[in-house]
Amino acid sequence: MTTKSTPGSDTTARPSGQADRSTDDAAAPTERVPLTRQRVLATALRLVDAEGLDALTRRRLARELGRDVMTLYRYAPDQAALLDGIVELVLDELELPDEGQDWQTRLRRSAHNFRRLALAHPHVVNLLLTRPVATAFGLRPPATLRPLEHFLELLTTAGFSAVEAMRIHRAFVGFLYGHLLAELQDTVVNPDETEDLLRLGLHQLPPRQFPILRSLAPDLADYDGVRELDFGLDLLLAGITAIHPDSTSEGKAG
Amino acid sequence: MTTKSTPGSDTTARPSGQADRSTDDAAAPTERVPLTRQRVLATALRLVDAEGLDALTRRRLARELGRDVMTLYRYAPDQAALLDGIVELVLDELELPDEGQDWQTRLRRSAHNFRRLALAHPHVVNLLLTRPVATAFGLRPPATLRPLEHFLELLTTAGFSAVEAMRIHRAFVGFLYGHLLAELQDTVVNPDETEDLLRLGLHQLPPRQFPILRSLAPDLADYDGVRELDFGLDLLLAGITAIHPDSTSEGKAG
DNA sequence: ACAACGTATCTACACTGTAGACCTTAGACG
DNA sequence: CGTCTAAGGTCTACAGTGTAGATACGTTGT
Repeated sequence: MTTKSTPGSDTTARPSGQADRSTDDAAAPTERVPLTRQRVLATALRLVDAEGLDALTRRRLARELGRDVMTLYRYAPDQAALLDGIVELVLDELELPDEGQDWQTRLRRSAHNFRRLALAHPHVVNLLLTRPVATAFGLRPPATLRPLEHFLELLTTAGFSAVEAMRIHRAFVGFLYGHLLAELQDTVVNPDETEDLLRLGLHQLPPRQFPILRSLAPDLADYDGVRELDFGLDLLLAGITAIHPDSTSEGKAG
Repeated sequence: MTTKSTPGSDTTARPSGQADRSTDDAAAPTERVPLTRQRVLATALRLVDAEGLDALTRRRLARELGRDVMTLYRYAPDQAALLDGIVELVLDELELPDEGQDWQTRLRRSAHNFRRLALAHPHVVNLLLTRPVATAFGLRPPATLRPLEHFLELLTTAGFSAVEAMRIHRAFVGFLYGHLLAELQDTVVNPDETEDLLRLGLHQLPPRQFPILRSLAPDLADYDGVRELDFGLDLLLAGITAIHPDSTSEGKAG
């Protein structure tokens, strides 16, 4: 082996008789849809949802689509584009809360919508949080930015300035991300164990150094995502309401 | 260093590691430091800090240490362990605010400390946020949990219940993470441009769909991380203070 | 001296993303 | 009808990845 391939040397006519699939079956066009970008990304998303991020390799994705590996490069010029496409696709699913309610409940619903979406695609969450960091606003696909603009509009309509709205958005989304990271965390170590401390593996922590964390075992055991999210939202909304233009009667401490 | 295919030709001639200018201690080849786990991780961290996460490959890391690739497996049995080790190392640098002040300013300092640490290792932030998700509390290295326990102690000492403290921690850390993701984001697209809209690339967004975001160009341009962080902390602390045991009948703004 | 043992290295392998050349097909145009 | 063009699809090849298994090395205990 190890023949160094001199460029452009051997030109062997290759019959390519590999017929693993009946190509002459032109009467059945069901499998021969022209493979659009949407379809590639949708399949990638399905794959990630089903088997995790590591399962998303180009060869695997190509097999899933019944096409050659290199075909995919037409629809996602490199790996980053593929990941960004998945993010785009998922964010497109996000339903924005409709109008007709006060801004606090709209923010609440917004958060819960996002949470539900994230839980529906847990393996994509890491992408959702980290991919946009590498891309400036102006270069992101508009579908990715629609939730942001919606948020800004919601708050400015409520009376906040655009700058305030942007800052609130950062705090809001930040909290949301953090909540999801916490919620998606694997906490259970020994599922069969009945004692909370043992089930969560907290017994391995030195009692002297982690008394409080260990004492929280029962509370960590009956974690309720919705309740936790609402608690955090209470905090944030209280803070936001405090600087709301309509609450000027109370005065703002410097 | 040209890659060759013929196996076993010019090996065995390497009595001491090639003095390839190891960064830490570039001196006599007799220096046979036994290559502890600390040193491996420290080198990995330095590598990531200098060239980003993608530069961290085992071969590269081995070269950096002047050792064989397989040696590293003794100190980090697989890639995940290597990444977790880096997280551990970075979190070990985090200085926890000392006592002697009210809990609000301690929380504030805590956040700023973390921010400073993250900015010192921007390429590790993604790891910092996402790695722990895969590991249950009980299985994490204690160094990773010390900040958490410290936080819990801080808040319980301030009068909160342990459960409240845990929830506040989630909201707090969540916001902090989100803030960092926002701050580390690449915003500038055309550094030479003088007009904010163009420099941030926001001109590429359809004006009809993104009026507010586009109008924020000047504000996004003079982003100040400390100021932004403090704004978010204001929000959160206002909310937290509102549920503080001592503020039972007093009300929050005053 | 010998054996034992932790450490370090070599070789090999399966798998990854991707470049570049090649083939196939559909339509445009004479 | 035949030919041209271009986009879509495929093949082969290659450099680079993490890692298993066997092998060499260096120190130490007896």
